[in-house]
Amino acid sequence: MSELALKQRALYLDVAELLRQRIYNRELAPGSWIDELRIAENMGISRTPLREALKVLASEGLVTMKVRRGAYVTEVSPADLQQVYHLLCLLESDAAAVVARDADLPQKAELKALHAKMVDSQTDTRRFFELNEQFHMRILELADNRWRIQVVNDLRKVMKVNRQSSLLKDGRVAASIDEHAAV
Amino acid sequence: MSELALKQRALYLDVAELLRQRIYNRELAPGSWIDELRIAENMGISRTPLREALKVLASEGLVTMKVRRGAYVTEVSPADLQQVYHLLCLLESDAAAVVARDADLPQKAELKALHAKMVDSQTDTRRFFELNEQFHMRILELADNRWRIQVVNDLRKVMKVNRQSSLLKDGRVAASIDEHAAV
DNA sequence: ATTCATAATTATGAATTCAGAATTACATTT
DNA sequence: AAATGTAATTCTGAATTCATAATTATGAAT
Repeated sequence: MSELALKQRALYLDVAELLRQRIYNRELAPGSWIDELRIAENMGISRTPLREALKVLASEGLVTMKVRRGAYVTEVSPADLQQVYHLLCLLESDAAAVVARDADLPQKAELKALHAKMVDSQTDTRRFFELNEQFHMRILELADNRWRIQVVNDLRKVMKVNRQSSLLKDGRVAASIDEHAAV
Repeated sequence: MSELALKQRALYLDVAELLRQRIYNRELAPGSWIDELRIAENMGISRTPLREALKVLASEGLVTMKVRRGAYVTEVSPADLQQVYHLLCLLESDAAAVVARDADLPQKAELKALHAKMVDSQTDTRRFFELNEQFHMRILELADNRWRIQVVNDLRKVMKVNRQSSLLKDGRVAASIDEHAAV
């Protein structure tokens, strides 16, 4: 039964997601070498889908391929994080501006409602970040630019690697509210 | 001899570049299915590096993978082009602003020189675009954000697929000169 | 004649095998 | 004992093989 469970995704995509998680929680440390044989055996698969997954992650910037030397978890310096953050701000601010210009009234109302819920739950950090995430994603969707969504998602993946630097995100809260004022 | 030519890049990267060219000049038409067997044989390689190359192109947005159905050349609508162009403007404008703020005098002088050469060769379209390309790339480098460079390069690849829409670029000329004024 | 079912073919996705490069271990020489 | 050169091992990158999903073709039944 469970064997026949409909797998709509290709194996290498699932593998990529697993690797992402392992990178996020430092199971695979930044700078460390990725042992293909070990991981493939560990996951009970062959090297082929694993290597395909690694190429996906490489294009996202999470791992770095060295010729004839294999894959390494990308080291992300504080300066790098700053750069990524800069781009995220730029892209999301622009998205907000686009929405402010183009969205219709029901959509704006929807955003206002979301924002109100965020303000309400400022004490509950867990819930707040959840809503914040939702808010940002909704703006991206409304800005209706699939390329931007793709780029932002990739950049976010890099940011996620260093969650402890979420202090950056704190400053973002005020900005996010300001941007919303533009709507 | 030529066999022993030092190949510093992996095969799949070369294959990816070849496929890019074929997509650029419509040898592989947008929306068309990519026959792995045919192309692998055509190139005299096995399917393995070809499939790895396809995954690289997929992450760049040039091809789209469908489950159990293979790879297709991504169809890029005029609306898509508009979206990509919007992002390119946003990212490059910001890069120019960063350079205007952070670059030192010699670097700014270098840009001024480049720009002067561009103005001089406005009649020679061929030469002009060459310099323009160089000018933009230099700004990106000076803005010193490897993630932006990566993103811009990927987006440019998508733009290249539809060269005939270069009319968009014409409007860009004036803007590029305006931005330079900020320096 | 048209439609539905089943068989045959074809192509994808994954596993396995193979070749060669790079690192490591070892030995010999100074 | 140190250093250099060579052999052995290990791991990557690519080719080949294999299994299965999907499509196409063929045939039977209404």
